[in-house]
Amino acid sequence: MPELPEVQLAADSLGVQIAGTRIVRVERLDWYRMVETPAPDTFITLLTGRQVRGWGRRAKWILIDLDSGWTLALHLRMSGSLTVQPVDALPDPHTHLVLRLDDGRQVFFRDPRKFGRARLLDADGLAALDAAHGDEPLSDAFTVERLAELLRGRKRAIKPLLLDQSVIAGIGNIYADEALWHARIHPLRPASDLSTDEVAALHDGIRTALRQALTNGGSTLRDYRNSYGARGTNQDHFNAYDREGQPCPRCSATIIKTVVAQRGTHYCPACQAIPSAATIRRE
DNA sequence: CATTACCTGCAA
DNA sequence: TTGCAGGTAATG
Repeated sequence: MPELPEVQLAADSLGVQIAGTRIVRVERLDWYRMVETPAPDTFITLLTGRQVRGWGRRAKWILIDLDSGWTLALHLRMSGSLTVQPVDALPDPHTHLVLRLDDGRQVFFRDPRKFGRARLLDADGLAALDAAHGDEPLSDAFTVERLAELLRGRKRAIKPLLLDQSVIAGIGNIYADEALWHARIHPLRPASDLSTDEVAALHDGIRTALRQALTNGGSTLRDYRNSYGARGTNQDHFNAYDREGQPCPRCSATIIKTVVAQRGTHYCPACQAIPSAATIRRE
């Protein structure tokens, strides 16, 4: 499911609903691999009785600030979802973590594929998580110049670079394809080959793709829901992603699908063509 | 850099 | 039955 827009929307819709409540019980933890740190029994002990002070997002992690000074960090990976449920709701077999709140409501962490993860972090753990990730693409600090700096000297193909969370945080397979479509850049172009204009276009493409998704409530391919259980509609506005065989909205050429960096990759072979050697030399 | 693993469900 | 899926970590 979740890339930056979906994680942001999931965090906000969850945070708004549970801020100020107290977690009175940790229920239904039936998939221990979900808890990465600390050990599951300690995780439950440290979480029980804690009040929710606030929330945030870093990269694709949802962060829940607790009154103990610790942070509950949740990662939805491919198929995870977080929803706030009424007192009497019953978790289905794919729900592997339930937080019972002091007003009786429940937070369900549902994840059919069991890739989702939970961590309980102290200040040092949170700092380490932060340090492991790169720039936030919607932050003020992420300027065109900053992106140029990040690309400089990297011969890696641009798409896998966009997917590297330690370089830029929060972009996944959907928005990498969409950002490159906006910028008219072929996914296999070496990052350091991009011209100044192309870097500026990519910067704009990244932000445009992410902001459009936020506006549309995120993209729901299958599992994504915000914490009210609502689907996003941005999947109805894709330009390249998941549009193999359909016309490019810009030039009407047929969108093709290939594999780049082991990921399905969609792009327009006409307006995202690799420039000829002569063109490159001119830049 | 490529491959495999982690999991399940669903479409081809 | 096979292959593929929004992610990431661990291997050659």
